[in-house]
Amino acid sequence: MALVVEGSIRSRAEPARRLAILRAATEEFALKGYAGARTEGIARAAGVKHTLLFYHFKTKEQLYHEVLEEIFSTWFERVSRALDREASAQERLLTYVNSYFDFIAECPLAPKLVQQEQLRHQGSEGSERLRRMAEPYIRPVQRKLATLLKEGISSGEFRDLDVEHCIHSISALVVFYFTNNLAVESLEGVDLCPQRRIKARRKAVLDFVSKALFTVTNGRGSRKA
Amino acid sequence: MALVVEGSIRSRAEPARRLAILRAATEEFALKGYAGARTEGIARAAGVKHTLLFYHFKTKEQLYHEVLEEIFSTWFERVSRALDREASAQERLLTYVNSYFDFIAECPLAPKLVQQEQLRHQGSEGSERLRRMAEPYIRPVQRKLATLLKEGISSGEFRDLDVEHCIHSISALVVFYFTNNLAVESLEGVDLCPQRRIKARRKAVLDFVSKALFTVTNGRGSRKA
DNA sequence: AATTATACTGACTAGTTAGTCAGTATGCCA
DNA sequence: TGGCATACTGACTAACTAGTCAGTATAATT
Repeated sequence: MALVVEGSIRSRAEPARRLAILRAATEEFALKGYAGARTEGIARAAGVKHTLLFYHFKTKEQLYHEVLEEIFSTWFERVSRALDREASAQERLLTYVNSYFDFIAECPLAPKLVQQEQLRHQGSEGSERLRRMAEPYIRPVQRKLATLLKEGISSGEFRDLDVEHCIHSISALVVFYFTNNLAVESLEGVDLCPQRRIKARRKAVLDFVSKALFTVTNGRGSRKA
Repeated sequence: MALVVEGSIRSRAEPARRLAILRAATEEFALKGYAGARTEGIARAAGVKHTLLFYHFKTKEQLYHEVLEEIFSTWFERVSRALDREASAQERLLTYVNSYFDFIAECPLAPKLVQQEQLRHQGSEGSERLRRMAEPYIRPVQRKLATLLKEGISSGEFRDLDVEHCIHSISALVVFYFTNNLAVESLEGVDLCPQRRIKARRKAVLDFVSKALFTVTNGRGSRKA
């Protein structure tokens, strides 16, 4: 029927411009939100004609969906790899936090986009879009993490704390810094080199989590392998 | 000149409908973001005619500004009071976290709105609107907190950690839970009574912060006076 | 050489949305 | 009684914006 239906099963190689649109859309949506994003703006940024968007992606909504899908699947792949390793609970947790942090630091647009979507999702309606991300991506990671934490607690590596809230807290520490540019700028000034900032933030997060969670800190919390 | 200039110096009592519009606008902006919010929707929710918005608030932008202003000033007043108390660093910090948490839990629309604004603020332009909130509200609190943390560190009450990142981390732990409904719902289920959830979250935050920050935990971290 | 699928474009439009403006209703003070 | 400020409204509009559609260009397939 339609030329582009499912977004993954496509006959030939993806046209370069289709990809360019996806890139541009990621930025536009992340910076302005779904409602604030302009299809014209995306087209301009991608260097294509406006109507090409509707050729490749039937609607603005569909384009947005593919952007979200890409972000979640990349995130999922990366943090899952960390959680599935064979190692002690403490080591796996540190690897997880590092992977999560790496992903966010490399794609700072991702948390901005997801965060905006979460906020939009409030209210009675509830965005079906996000709920569709929860089942395949968010839930499995949450489950793995919960198991990991419980293991660590019963082995005595972790303090005995509320597992679910610990999961929220870890996400909070990793993500919040990257969505809160105003507070960050106003505290650290704009001049500080981003590379340096991010390194300091990683250290602070690992340190904070380690101290809050581990019964014994073996010094690897603050340093990356 | 204009009837409504500064938002605080006004000749008579505020007309009830003006307030109704402000309330409705807070919700609409928080749930849909600035771009997604509809002035018509706000009017309908407030039970007034559409054009009354432009009578009381010259533009959508101005209405938005007053909403933001109210949120920040309320927040500022409440957390400042906590930080200005006479008490040990540890006690003041716990009071601060509690006040901050109380504010967010009572007005969950506030973090949603501020968070969306922060995200919109990204990019080269930089929202002047938020920057105007930074000087009178955000900066002073950050400064007081920094002083407090330094005091606690030199008195030996707190571990020796990065003060600036600690400030970010505390905000993260307090706020993130309330802006991340999807992750929360998907982890805890929608059925759990909000009152119960919030209580559990407060406990988890105080516990996490205490363990990460304090050299000696005196048991008051998990319980509220 | 004809057919077909894919990539792409220009001109247009229907629906929305912030904002205007001229005017009405009401109460208050002189 | 007249004037003036405040609160409010109905009818309208300019600008924007997602999306349509008919058609062109190109390369591969038959």
